[in-house]
Amino acid sequence: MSSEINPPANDQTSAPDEAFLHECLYFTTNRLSRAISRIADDAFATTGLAPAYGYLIRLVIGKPGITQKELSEKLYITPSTLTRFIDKLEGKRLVERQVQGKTVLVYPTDKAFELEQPIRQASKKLKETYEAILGKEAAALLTASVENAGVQLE
Amino acid sequence: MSSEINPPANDQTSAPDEAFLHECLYFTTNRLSRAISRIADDAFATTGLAPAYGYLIRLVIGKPGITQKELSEKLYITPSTLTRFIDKLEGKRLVERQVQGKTVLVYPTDKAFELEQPIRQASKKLKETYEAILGKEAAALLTASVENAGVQLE
DNA sequence: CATTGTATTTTGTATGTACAACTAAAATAA
DNA sequence: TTATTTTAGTTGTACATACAAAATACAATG
Repeated sequence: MSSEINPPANDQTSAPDEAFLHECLYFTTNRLSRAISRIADDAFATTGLAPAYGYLIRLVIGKPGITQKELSEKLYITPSTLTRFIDKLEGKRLVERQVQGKTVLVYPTDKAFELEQPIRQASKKLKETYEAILGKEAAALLTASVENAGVQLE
Repeated sequence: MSSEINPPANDQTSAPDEAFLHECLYFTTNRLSRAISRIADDAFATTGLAPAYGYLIRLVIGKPGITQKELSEKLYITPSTLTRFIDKLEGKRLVERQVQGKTVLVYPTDKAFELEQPIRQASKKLKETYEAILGKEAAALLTASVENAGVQLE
């Protein structure tokens, strides 16, 4: 048992070195992602939808007949994931597919329009919740940095 | 550009308003999380492990006999998720469980020690990769903000 | 000591997500 | 026009992750 590389003196009582976790963007981002997802789930509970579906529906309402390709690009999820999402929303009669050659156009149903306001409400509540904790200013800054990093790393 | 709330005129040809996505911390964080996870997967490919397992092993090596509870707290994942992770690592003979009453102590195997350096190497490569894209300084700032937000939102 | 409560882990089940392989349609080249 | 390549979407499979409920063990107290 050689000890060539001796990490900072580790007296049994203190925690071992965990800096490598907190200095790692992969780790901290996933942690934040889980935390904010919990908050988002709560905020969207009233809509009966997971937050991701709420955003999808907003896009479909914003552009009825939008293709799945466009949706997957805007949401930054893969086409296969999008297929499953649309399957689910179709099952709930919230959207309809219209096959057009090799592409699929997605349309909102009346039921989707009924959900529009509740979804907006939930989005607002979500934002208010994290702004209350982080501060409005800080939240905006963080969101911009995270957005920017996402763009660059993609 | 003093733009408070002014939904840009929506002439049919341009994209519908998607600001709500890019201004939302939930959305941007999940997007970043997917992007950085892809990079991390690549960096860790040489180890034969997903990045999360690499970090887990580092913690176990840092404190042989660490309990599952401690691990789940340090990694911010739920106990049930941790159980599955340990199951998998045990299956690969990288850790061993030692039941101690109602708790479970986790120990690294020799095989785990052999992986220690490759894992460190992969972590390093991961960091270098995103630092090369974001800039060292910017990456550090972002990581700190994200870490901080994660702490506050938990 | 028996009961009742509490903490740790596991298991069943469900969801989000991806990749690879596949199908079908459209576009392009020969 | 036919053959080839590219594009859009789907399906099979796998993994990370969570929650709720069950199993287990320990602790406290009457």
